[in-house]
Amino acid sequence: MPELPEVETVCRGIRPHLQGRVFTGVTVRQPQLRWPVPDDLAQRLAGQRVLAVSRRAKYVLISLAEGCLMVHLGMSGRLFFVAAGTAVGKHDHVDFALDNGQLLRYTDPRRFGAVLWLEGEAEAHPLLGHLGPEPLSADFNVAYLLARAKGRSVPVKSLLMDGRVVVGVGNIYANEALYMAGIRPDRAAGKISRQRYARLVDCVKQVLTSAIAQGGTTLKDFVGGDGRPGYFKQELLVYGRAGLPCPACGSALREIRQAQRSTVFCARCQR
DNA sequence: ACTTCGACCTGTTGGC
DNA sequence: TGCCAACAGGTCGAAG
Repeated sequence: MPELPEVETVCRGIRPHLQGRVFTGVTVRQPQLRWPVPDDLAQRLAGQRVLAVSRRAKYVLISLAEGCLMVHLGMSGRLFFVAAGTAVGKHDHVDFALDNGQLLRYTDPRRFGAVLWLEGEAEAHPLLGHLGPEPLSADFNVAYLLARAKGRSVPVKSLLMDGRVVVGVGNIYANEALYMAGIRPDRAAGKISRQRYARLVDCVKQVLTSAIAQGGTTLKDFVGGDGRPGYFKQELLVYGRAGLPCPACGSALREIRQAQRSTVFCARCQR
């Protein structure tokens, strides 16, 4: 469900309802997520006011005076508000009670996500420390990407999806950005020119910015923090369109598998 | 240091 | 209609 635009959409959706609120309690029904939910989470959170809601890579960070709540949505996670007393579904693993009677609910059928507690500086956490730059920041630029690609034999798509290189770019937007940039996803990262990387950097920024503006991509059931779906699906050029005509040249889009993920591209437009 | 691959889970879809 | 394999938005960590 979530790549960067979807996580950003969730952040923007929940922020206005969360900022300034005080956590009054936590109910953990299923602590076995990607990592166990800390068993002292309730004590850590109770009585603390939310100072800020932000995002780093695909993590939602909810900052309090003492520490920080960190949530990852994995493949199928959702974070949204319900009124206290709302019926509990099979995959509603964690509820965070607030001082206004609302619950911030974490749901995740596949349980690839995580609910973690950070002490002190977020960037110092092992899960965040090794991460590359944000794709929409100035730190993600041609010179940087070229340097990271130098000498690498991995397919450029894998490079783009490697969080140590740049965060937030998942399978959908990697496919889209490479198509927009006219680069074959299976080309070795180290053998792509500076000029073409300049184009790729622009395309990554463009596709993410545009997807955020549309509220993300809803494939199945993604909804933002405000409960609305994302409208970027209608703008997808290649993802999910294998066998259909290339929007530019009309030849059938091809599908291959790279690192167990589906890759769709136009063999004519992407070189 | 770099690359590949299995692992973690459940739900949905498509083929026979 | 049923069954089973394959696949789905992520990413860590082990093995080569």
